[in-house]
This record gives sequence, structure tokens and C-alpha cells, in this order.
Amino acid sequence: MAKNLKSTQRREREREELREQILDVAMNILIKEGYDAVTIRRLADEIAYTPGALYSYFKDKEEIIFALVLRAAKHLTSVFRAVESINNPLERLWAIGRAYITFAMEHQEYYDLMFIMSTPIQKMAETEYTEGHAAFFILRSTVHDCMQQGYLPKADDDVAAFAMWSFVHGSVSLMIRKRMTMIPEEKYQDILDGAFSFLMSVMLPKHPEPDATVLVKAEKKRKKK
Amino acid sequence: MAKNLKSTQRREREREELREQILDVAMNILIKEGYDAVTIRRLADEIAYTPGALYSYFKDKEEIIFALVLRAAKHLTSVFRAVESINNPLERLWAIGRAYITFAMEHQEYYDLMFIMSTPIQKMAETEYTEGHAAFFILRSTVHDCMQQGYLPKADDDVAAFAMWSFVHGSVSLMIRKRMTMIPEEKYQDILDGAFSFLMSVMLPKHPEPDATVLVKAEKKRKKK
Amino acid sequence: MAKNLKSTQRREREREELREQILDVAMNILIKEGYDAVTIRRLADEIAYTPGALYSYFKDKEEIIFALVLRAAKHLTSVFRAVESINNPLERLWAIGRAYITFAMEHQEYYDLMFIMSTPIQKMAETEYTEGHAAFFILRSTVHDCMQQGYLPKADDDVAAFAMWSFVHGSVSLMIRKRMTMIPEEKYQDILDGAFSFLMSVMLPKHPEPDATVLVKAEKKRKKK
Amino acid sequence: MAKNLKSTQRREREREELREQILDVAMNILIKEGYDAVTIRRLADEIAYTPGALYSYFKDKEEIIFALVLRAAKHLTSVFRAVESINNPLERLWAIGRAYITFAMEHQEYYDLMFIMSTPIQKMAETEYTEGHAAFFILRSTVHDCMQQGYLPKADDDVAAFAMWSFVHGSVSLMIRKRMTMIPEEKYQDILDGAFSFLMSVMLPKHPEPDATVLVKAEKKRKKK
DNA sequence: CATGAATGAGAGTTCATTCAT
DNA sequence: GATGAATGAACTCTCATTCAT
Repeated sequence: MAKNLKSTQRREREREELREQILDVAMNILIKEGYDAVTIRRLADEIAYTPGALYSYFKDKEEIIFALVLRAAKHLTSVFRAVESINNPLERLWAIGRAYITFAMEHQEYYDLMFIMSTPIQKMAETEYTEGHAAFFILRSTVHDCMQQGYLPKADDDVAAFAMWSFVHGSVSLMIRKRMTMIPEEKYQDILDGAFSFLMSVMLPKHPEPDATVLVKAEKKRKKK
Repeated sequence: MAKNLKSTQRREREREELREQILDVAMNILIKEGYDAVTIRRLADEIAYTPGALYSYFKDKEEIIFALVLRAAKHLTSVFRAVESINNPLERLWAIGRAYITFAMEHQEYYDLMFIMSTPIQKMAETEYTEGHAAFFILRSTVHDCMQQGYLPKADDDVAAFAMWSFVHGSVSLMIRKRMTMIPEEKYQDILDGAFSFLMSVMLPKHPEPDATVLVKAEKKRKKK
Repeated sequence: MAKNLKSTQRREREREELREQILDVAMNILIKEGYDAVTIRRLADEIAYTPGALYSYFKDKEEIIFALVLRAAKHLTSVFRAVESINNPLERLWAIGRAYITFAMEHQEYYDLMFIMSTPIQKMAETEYTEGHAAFFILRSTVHDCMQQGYLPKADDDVAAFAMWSFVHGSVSLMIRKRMTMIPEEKYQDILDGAFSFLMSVMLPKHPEPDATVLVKAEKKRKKK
Repeated sequence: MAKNLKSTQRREREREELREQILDVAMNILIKEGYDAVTIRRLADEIAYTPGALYSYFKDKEEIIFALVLRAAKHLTSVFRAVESINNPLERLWAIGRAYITFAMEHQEYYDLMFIMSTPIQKMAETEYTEGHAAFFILRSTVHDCMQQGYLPKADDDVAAFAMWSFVHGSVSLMIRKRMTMIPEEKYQDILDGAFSFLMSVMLPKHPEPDATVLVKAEKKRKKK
């Protein structure tokens, strides 16, 4: 009995491990050779199984890709959660922005999958994609707090959050999809950092009541790392 | 001799016309049926030639796509030129932004090709893509003027221009690639407009000396249309 | 001992029940979704076992299909038995014909399996298929009686029975396999009924001694229903 | 010029030949190994081309199968035409019946394809399938003539023709699909012939005015062959 | 210069079946 | 006896590209 239980558990664990392995491999290929290189047969080869076997782990290719998207979404959300506890909303906004950009630059393929690529979106609409929305909600409530405390001009929450998101998404996706050929490549990092700082500084209210020194402090901290 | 010359010229002209026709057809398919429908055979069918024939007009499919990108870039640049004459730089910046967003929303496939899609980028790096850069330079000089006249805080031209570009690109590309599932679809247009206005208003200098009424006037003009 | 025996018996009974359940499920799928939907996995899912388990109940898929055929044959035979008691052989022949056609039209998938489909025939030759023959024998003896009593011209029993069978099988199988595209669909039922009546009327002996009024009476009875 | 013309013609002829060859091969496989063995790859192998090549000769697999059906239909129609000139309608009906049965027995796979198999019917409804209907119309007008001249009891043309067709189709399809296991195989031919004769004899009008000796003569002719 | 024809490589998917545990 | 997992062998179809004529 105990043995049965154990072997069931073990089996389940192994299944889960293989599932993860498939996704690892898929991610790897995606990163190194691009989306089109991620084929069922290729994945099967890589894990030394037959193509058919994959279909007991995933319904179809779309599900594999979507699992990747979910992974990425979880990753991003966790990154956001790490800064959610920052009390001062402006500082928090700053931290979120930086975290977003860092995530995008360090996991370009995840990011591409989540926010740029054409293919996997069908599923995003059909399935509950709360994971993918969580990050946005964190941003929105932060923007909301900023406005409440006078750090930002009042506006509709969705609008203001979308504006912020648009900016960072625009930056990183121009970079990831290599549309910045008018700028020498060695300036990329500075441009990215600079543009973010520029936007943040520019966004402070015209008649500043609460002091903006929080940003300066936060930036100093970042530079030390 | 003269005759030879003439017939050579005529031939060249006819070749050029066919080239253009191929691109017309490609654009049409791209717009109506999306990128995947643009296949060599499809193009050949549409111009009543055989697939092989296209290869004497274009080296390969990528070259066709890139030619499309170039066309789209010309289109965008011409849109920008139409507002280049606006004297007040802030008003001009505003106009550029609106023009960009409008262009993107009305020609989503062009825009996708130019700024999102992976395929044509190889070519963009290899070929001189001055056409594609012109639009950015118009934006940059406008931002430069804004800063000169105190409408925007001082910053590196490239940085500030990139920041502006990032924002509008971010907005439209989230829309085009349908990544806004957390927002009800009927709010899209308002969000897009609202976010742009929010950013513009927010970017005005904290200690505003030159008056910001230009924006108000510009917006009124737009609303009348 | 007794206990062992009992549990053995119980086990046997349970096995038999599961076998039947598998066939029930198979029938259901067959009827509702057609032959192609009857896959091993599908059956296994439906009875909440794994595919492999089915192989301890049936040697292979063919055996399952054949078991279905057998069931269908029993069904048909029972339908025939219901009219076997009719005394007048001509009336009985008429009733058999109608019953056959009705059975075929109401259980097209059964019928297809029994009399049209290619798959299960191997088994039909190898196995004793007496069940499948019973219906034919009922028909044959009825035809025999008809000839004896002068309702039909004398002929070899097998020949005459096969002729009758051919006719009804031809009608329904053209219908089931949709080969009547030259006839408007709304006429189908009338054609089917009409052809059967036509054949029956036409088959009456040229110099009719025994009266054929039995048919008229039988038909009246049918119409009332 | 002349050469171009010639080579175009030659090319076209060769194309046509290859098309026919593909169909020949398909028919061959169909006959020897059954429908499921007819795969695109198999056909390609057999004609020493790549699978893709077939798609310039046929739109898809269905079109190949349908071409086979058309071939068969033409064949059957031509067989019917050969007896269409027989003046006496009863004799003609007899001849048609025999021709039909002979065709079915000699080209069982053609027949199967045309009248039994499930797959190719989609196309039959969509495409103009006049070829497939011609044979039925020949039968119908013959039956019509028979009724006109008193050889058969009066009835609706479609009904009577369908009755005749049902009978012969029933006979041959029971045979082709091997559903006659209750009858020893060596009796098959006699049963088939006998049943047909039985039906024909039985169908003669009850009060025979025109003499039926035509049938006897026709049968004698047949037996001599 | 264009045609007509074919290649080659591969895409995702589905099934009956087997076998160690 | 049943499970869970995997096999293996197909399947149809699509596309950019090439090359002799």
C-alpha cells in the first residue's frame, strides 16, 4: 500500500519533471534559434522521446507555448511582488519600471512571447489569464497611489497605468525587435536608462509639494549594485 | 542605336512597373489577409506570372518584404513632413504623436512590418535604411526645439526622442498585438487617446514659464475634425 | 472453497458486465458520432479505464467491432421473430420486408456495420456467425412458403430469398451511403416505400389464383399506425 | 515558333500522361491493397516523384479519388450506351441489368468506389456529377418504355427505376462486401444469375399481352457467349 | 526573361498497440 | 487485471526555392 502510494507519487513527480524539462528545452530552442525552430519533433528529439509522447503532456503545440507564456508571466509577477512592499508609491513606481525593463532585457524571449509574438494569443483570451493580468494590476494600484498622494497629476487609473506601461513596453520592444538602427549600439543601455529617468523626472507634478528626493535616493541605491 | 537605347529604356520602365505591381499586390494581401497569406505563389498568381519569375525581380522573399517596409517608411515620413512646418515645437510634437498613432492604427499591417515583425530586420541592418531613420530625425529635432524653448526639461536629444517614441510605439504595439486583454475592448480608443494626452500634459515643465495653452488650442483643432 | 467459487463467479459476472458496458459505449459513439469516432482511447475514457485495459476484454479493435455486429444481428433477428408468427406467407414476406427497411433506416450505423462496412468481415468468416444467418433463414423459409402456396413463381429457395434480400439491401444501402444524388432528397421516403410496394405488387404471379388481397389488408394496417 | 508550339503540346501531353499514370497507380493500389493503402506518399513513391509534386496535378487527395470515381462512372456509362440501341425495351432492360452486374463483378473496386465507399461522396454533391447520373437516366427511360408498352405495371418512373437499381445494386454489393457467408461460395455465380432471372421473370405483367419471349431469346444469346 | 515542373524539408497530429510495474 | 507511459508508423499538406528549356 505504502509502496503503491509512493510509486504513484514518484510517478507523478517524474511526470511533472518531464513536463518541466520539455518546457526548458522549448525555451532553450526559442531563445537560441527562435520561435520557428520550436517544433514538436525537435522537442521530442531533444528529450529522447517520440513526437507522440509529447501529446500526453500537452494537448497540442499551442498549449506548450502557452505554458511558456505562463511561466514568463509568473516570473514577471514575482519580480513585481518583490517591490510591492515599497511604501512610498513614487519610489515603488520607479522600482516597478526598472524591474520591468530589467526583466525584459534579461529574458528577452520570455518577454517577446508574453508581449510581442503573434502566435500564442488565442489561448490568452480563452483561458483565464489572471496570471498575466496580475502584473498590470500591481502597476495600476501603484499609479493610483501616486496620484492619490499628489506625485502624479490626477487621471483615470487605467489610462495612467496604460501610459506608464506603454512607455516601458515601447522601449524594450524596440530594443528586442531591433528597430533602433539609427542609434549606435553601444549607446543602447544608456538610452534605455536615460529615457526612463527622463520620463520619471518629467512626470513629477508641476507644483511639487511632496519632495521628489525619493527618486534620487532610490536611484543611488540601484547604482550601487 | 537610338532604337536600342529606347527599347532598353522601355524595358527598364516596364520592369520597374512590374516590380511596383508585385509590391502593390503584396501590400494588398498583407492588409487584407495578413502576413501569412503573402506567399510567393500567391503573388505570382495575382500578377499572372509563375513563381520563378518573381526571382528576377527580387532576390528572395525577404527582399520583397523589405521593399514593403521601405514603402511603409516613406508613407510615415510623408505624414510627418505634413506637420513639420508647424512652428511652435510643442504643438508640432503633439501633432507628430497624433500622426504616428493614427498612422499605426489605420495601417496596422504596415506598422507591424516596420516596427514589430521579426522577418525583415536582417535586411534593415544590411541595407541603408535612411528612409526608415528620417522619421526619427524629425521627431528628434522637434524634441530638441521643445527643450531649447523650455517646453521640456533639458536632456540628451536621442534620449528624449527615444522616450517619446517609446511611448507611442508602446501604446500602438500593445494594441496591434492584442495584449490588452485586461481592459474591455470598447475602452481601447479612449485609453489610447487618454494616455497620450496624459503623457503630454504630464511632461510640461514643473515651473511653467512658457504657457501650455498651445496644447489646448491644438487639441481643439483636432476635435473639430 | 465455496467462497472462492463465489468470488470467482462474481468476478466473472463483473467482467461480463464491463464487456457489455464497453460495447454499450461503443454503440453509443458509433450511433452519435460515426465509425471513425470509435477509437480505443475514446472507449477507455468513457468507461474510465485506460486503453490497455480493453485488451484484456477484447483481443483487438476488430473483436470489439465484431461484437457490435453480433449485437446488431441479434437485434435484427428479434425484429424478424416478431413477425414470424404471421400465418399467411405473403403477408409475412411483406412484413419482413418492411421490418428490414425500418430497422435499416432507424439504425443506420448498425446496418452499415452489419452489411456494408469493410472492417469486420474478416471475423465474420473466421467465427461462427450463426446469429447473422438466422435472419436470412427466416426470410428464406417465408419465401419458400410463398412459393409453395403459389404466391410466387417456383424457384430455388436460396435464389428467391437472395433476390428479395438484394432488393431491400440495395434500397437501404444506396440511401445510407448517399448515392441517390439524382433524386431530390424530399422524395426519398416516398421512393423507398414506393419501390418496395412496386416490387411486391409486381411479383405476384401472372395468373393469380390465390387472392392478393392479403397485401392490401396488410398495407391498410400499416398505414393506420 | 513551330518548335515552341510543339514543345507546349508535348508538355501538355506529358502532363496528361502523368496524371493518368497517377490514377492508374492509385487504382492499382486500391484494387490490390484497399482504400487505406492509397496514400499520397505511396503514389509519389510509385511514380518516382516527391509527394509535393502530386499537388500540381491534383488539388488534394479527394480530387484524386474523385477522378477515379469519374473514370469508373464513364466506364459504366459507356457500357450502358452499348446496349442503349436495343429496340425492345424489355430486352434492353434485361441487357442493362446484365451489363450492370457484369461491370460490378469485373471491376469491383470501381464499383465499390462509385456506389459503396464512404469517403468520396462529399465531392459528388459539390461537383457536377452528371456523368454519374447518366447511367441512372438510361435505366429510367428504359423502365419508362417498358411500362409504356405494357411490359411492366405502370408506376412512377423514378420509383420503378429505383426499384430495379436497388435490386442489382443489392446483389452485387452483398457480394463485393462479402456478406453472403450463409451461402457456399461456389454457388455465388449461379445465385447472382438466378436471382436476376427470377426477378425479371417475376416482374412480367400478370395479364401478359405482349409476349415475353424476348427474354428467352436474349438469354439464349447470352449463354452462347 | 519567363515558364513549367519538381524538390526537399518539414509541419502538427492521430492511432492501435505493447509492456514493465 | 489494470495502469501509465510510450512507441512507431503514418497521415495530408505547404512553401520557398531552383533549374532546364
